[in-house]
Amino acid sequence: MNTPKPTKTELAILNVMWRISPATVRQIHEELIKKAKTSYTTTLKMLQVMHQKGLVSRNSEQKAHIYQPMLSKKETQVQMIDDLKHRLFGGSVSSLVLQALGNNSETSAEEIEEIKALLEKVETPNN
Amino acid sequence: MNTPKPTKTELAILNVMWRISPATVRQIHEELIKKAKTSYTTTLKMLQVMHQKGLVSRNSEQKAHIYQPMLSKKETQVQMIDDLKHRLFGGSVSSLVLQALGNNSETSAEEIEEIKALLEKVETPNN
DNA sequence: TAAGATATACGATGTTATTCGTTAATTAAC
DNA sequence: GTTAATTAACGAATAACATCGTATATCTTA
Repeated sequence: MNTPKPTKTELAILNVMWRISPATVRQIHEELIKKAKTSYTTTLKMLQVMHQKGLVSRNSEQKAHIYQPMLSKKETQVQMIDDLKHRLFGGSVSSLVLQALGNNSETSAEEIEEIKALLEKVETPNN
Repeated sequence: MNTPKPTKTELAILNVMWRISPATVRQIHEELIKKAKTSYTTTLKMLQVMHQKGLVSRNSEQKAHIYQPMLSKKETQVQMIDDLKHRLFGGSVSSLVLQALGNNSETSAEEIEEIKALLEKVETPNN
């Protein structure tokens, strides 16, 4: 069974966890409320559900359980881009990339160079 | 009030509509069942909901109403990339693009050239 | 060790999404 | 014009998601 795609709220929690985990519910909650108003038990319940879904792991040795994401941020990014790619871009990466770059002027020169460098690698797949 | 982000099922319907609309519920449904099993009234209900949400427009002059997406495929692509960008990539386009291109070897040479060409334009924003 | 603080567990409730059957209206065919 | 077929409308059932209050267990400390 694969780990499911996180929902909107689950993703907000994961974003916190990728920064500060392993962490307790309390720690995660304190970070979370900086961005959105929510109650402690909601955060707790979400983490319990996420654990049940396999999105996070849990260490219950201490009274305050320690949670951690099952997938890294990078892995989740790959997973969700892949999902969007299939559902809206007919499975084409380049179509997605073109659309992402179009209508966008805030990309810095260094970032563009980075992308170009990566393109060279993709172009000559000698690995 | 902006048009909301389409849900999974709504997106499947929109994908059909971008190909064959303007179209009746019947026409959309016939296309839809080629990919997924669903009943006519479900498709109808979905379109009614989507109309109510402002995702599609409707012409009721004939008995069989004619539906059409409010946003083009391109506009929706931009919208959804933007959403993903903010929720998972800290708002950074290049981070998203780098992740999309990494771990990917199926991109064709022409597509890479296309992306490069676009990068040149982005690099020198003299328009 | 009793009181207070802090934690988990659990269930109720509300909301949104999805599916589909039934009914009523309109159109087409005979 | 009556019957068939086609359609829209509506509401109900189900599932997934999200929120939070209450109960209970555990730890701290005075």
